[in-house]
Amino acid sequence: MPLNDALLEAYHQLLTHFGSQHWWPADTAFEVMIGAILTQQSRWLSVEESICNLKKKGLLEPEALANAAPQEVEEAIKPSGFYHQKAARIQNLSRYLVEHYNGDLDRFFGRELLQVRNELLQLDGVGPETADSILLYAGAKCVFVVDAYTVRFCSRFGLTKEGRYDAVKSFFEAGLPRNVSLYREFHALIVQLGKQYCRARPLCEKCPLSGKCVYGLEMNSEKTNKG
DNA sequence: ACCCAGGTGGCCC
DNA sequence: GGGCCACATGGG
Repeated sequence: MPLNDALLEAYHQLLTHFGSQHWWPADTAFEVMIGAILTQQSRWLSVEESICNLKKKGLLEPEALANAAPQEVEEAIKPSGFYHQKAARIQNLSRYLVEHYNGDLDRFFGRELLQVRNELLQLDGVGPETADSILLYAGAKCVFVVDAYTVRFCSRFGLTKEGRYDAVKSFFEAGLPRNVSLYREFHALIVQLGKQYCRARPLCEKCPLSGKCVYGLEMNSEKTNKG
């Protein structure tokens, strides 16, 4: 089976099994951006709590967050960890948006993709994954997001030789139709799959992709090609 | 008590 | 380029 078809079939299997994940859960693009930094290396439930705290303080807008007292921001986001770093980073991001775009995210995203991406990457605390999450879920740009689950997914199913971020990203982007909703849903489903089944070794039998795996590969051992 | 979580940046070689 | 490490809280 051609790889493109296999990838899409995997997507449909996951969608059928788990249902739509409705990512990213947020009211505004700005909320997505803040959440993207807060969720780094921490549970989404904790992030929701932090987001909720920020909301209650009226700090979930670029200008308000930019001008808030650092201590107040730290207090609000404590549940999601690394609060000292992350507070500085989300305030820095807010300041940047206010100073350069008057806090208008449509203006920020309404330019060429690579330019927006490079600007994001220059911000403290925004690496490739966070930048791409923001582009896909806040900016509705057609960019596939690669996270630890995605790399694990690929190495589990022997999809890519290389575990490098850009290699995995290109693999998905080359094998899928360019469709923002598809990219959003697929990434969310991979995370869901990883959370529920694919951390255990050997691969849990209940994994929706096991047994009749569309790739026809043995999956009883995890490959170690940097994943 | 230990391990992990929707990473990133800094350092070292 | 790769391999560690700190960053910090909260849940299993």
